[in-house]
Amino acid sequence: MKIEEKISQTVAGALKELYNLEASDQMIQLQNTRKDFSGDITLVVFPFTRFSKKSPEITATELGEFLKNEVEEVEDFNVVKGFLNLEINSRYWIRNLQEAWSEELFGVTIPDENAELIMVEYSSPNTNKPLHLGHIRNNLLGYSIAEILKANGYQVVKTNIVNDRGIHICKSMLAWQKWAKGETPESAGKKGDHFVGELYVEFNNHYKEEINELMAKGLSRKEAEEQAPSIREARDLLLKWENGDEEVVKLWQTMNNWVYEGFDSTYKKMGVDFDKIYYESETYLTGKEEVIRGIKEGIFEQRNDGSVWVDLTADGLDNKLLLRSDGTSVYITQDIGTAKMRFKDYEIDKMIYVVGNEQNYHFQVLSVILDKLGYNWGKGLYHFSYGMVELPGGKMKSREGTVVDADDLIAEMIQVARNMAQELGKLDALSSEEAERTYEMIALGALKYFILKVDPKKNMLFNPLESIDFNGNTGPFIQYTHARIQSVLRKAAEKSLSLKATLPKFPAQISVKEKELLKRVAQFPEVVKEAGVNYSPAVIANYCYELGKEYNQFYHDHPILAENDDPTRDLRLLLSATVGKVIKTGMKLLGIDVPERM
RNA sequence: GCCCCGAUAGCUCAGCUGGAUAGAGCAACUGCCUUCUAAGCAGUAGGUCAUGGGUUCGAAUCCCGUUCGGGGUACCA
Repeated sequence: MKIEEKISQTVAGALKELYNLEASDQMIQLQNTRKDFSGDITLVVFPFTRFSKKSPEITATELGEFLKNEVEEVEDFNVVKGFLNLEINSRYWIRNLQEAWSEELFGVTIPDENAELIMVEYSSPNTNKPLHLGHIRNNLLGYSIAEILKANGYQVVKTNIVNDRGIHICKSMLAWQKWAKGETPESAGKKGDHFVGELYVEFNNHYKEEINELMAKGLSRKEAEEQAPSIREARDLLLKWENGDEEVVKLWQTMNNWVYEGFDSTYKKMGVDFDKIYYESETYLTGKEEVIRGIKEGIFEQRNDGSVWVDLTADGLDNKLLLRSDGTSVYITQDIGTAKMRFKDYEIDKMIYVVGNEQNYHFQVLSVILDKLGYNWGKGLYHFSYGMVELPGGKMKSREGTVVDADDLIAEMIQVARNMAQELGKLDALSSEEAERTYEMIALGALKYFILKVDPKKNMLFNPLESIDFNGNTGPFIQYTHARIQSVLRKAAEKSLSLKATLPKFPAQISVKEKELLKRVAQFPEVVKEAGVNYSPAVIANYCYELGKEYNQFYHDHPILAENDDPTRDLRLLLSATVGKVIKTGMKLLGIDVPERM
């Protein structure tokens, strides 16, 4: 049994015996003792003073005496105001450490076949432009949360819905037809997604000019946007696509494939992957069918102009368009179809959508609509709503060219990591491939940690002028700590200090600082659980930093491999190895690799 | 207009379901590479937790008002 539980139960017994109080779990508040006070676990006694009818100090002392007698691990206690600080004996913490080390997957629960199946949708790109920093946040969060859920014992299917259909890709197609002169990514020497993205920008530039010209002729902006030749031609393409025009469909396939090649390389670089990919072109018809079924069943309403609507005012929402008057589908139509297909393909217990908070309303609507269509899982869908990445000037806008391109950013970070490592002469001993691999690990570690350490729900700021740090509270700091630990373990092995052999010999007392570290390590399983419950990689990121920092602070000037110092040295060695293991596990849940040396 | 979210050090962020003196990193300044990796360690300085009320033994945390910022809001995705 965990010590907290044991204390909690004993306190409940004490309250009954001493003050005749049936205390609820809520009343018994245990917390880690603050660093500035001595003790390990603190009980807050204020809530009991009403019943003890004694001062907080006396109440705390009485409870302290009781615990000291009843719980063998409680060695001593002290009282500060209404806080009862309990000191837990070293043996308990050392036993904890030994367990942590001997458990193959400390803190991680492996899902069995009966575990709940959760589908996590993330990434979900449009195929008309390359990925930018906003997508990076999405991808990293999606991947990490999937890993965290797995570590909490769920089966997880990672999925991606590619928005490969619609007016946006037609715009790029039109630009290619008109201005590309038969160029391909290969002939242009460009990554496929960037190639297509540039065509999209080119379309928009022409489109903008046309709008200005028409407005100069006296049309309103809305009329001009509607009547510009470019947009008409793009719509025409969309119509041809929907009618299966052979040439158009072929071009569509070709251009999408260019983009996919580009995306794949970016995904690979980021280290994210998917178990199942859906394409909007394959799901939107299902969505339409569902909407039509909804009309027949009287859930939705078709207006005179042919558009289809759903009235959600009874659910506190508005009226929502489901099909345009020309019969084409909108965003939510596709989500309905995709949801249906997914639940047909997998026995999903829970569906999680990793999508930005600008779509909070959309997912409220989707949830209600799916419920109305008779899917009992509609109500239970979870929108993992994350904040936007902002630039100092405000939101990233592709139209204004203020996006931070994913590939550029990653390449730049690798370059910085390389320069820095070479300057420090860090990896001179490694082969150039190994060194290159390590630079990437460090660069990606910095980027991923930078993104994942902040609360997913909140907007975050990225300043392109101040490149992402490699010092301080960063991924590389944690990687560095891990690398140092590995170095210590290598040196220990050279001295034939085997970890297993040292297990039984431990000192009776350990230093306060080391106990802090032991306690921190023991906390790891709870941290993983908390991250799972709150869908927050940030919880793990911040934990890894705290752990690494405490380790560095203590062992920076306390030798681990001191001679003639057996029991203490063995403990330090075991503690180091365990900290290394926990860091590696934690970072893996963030999708961050840790190098053996750096 | 209506709905949702946010505001903590110069900057970027932590602060768990209310608990002890508000926590890191960056930037600035001071020390430390004959000691297991200096991507590090030790230290100095920096705060009216936007603001005004309320709840309570106790509020950065919960409730209400105000200001500022962000997002959404019926044929974009």
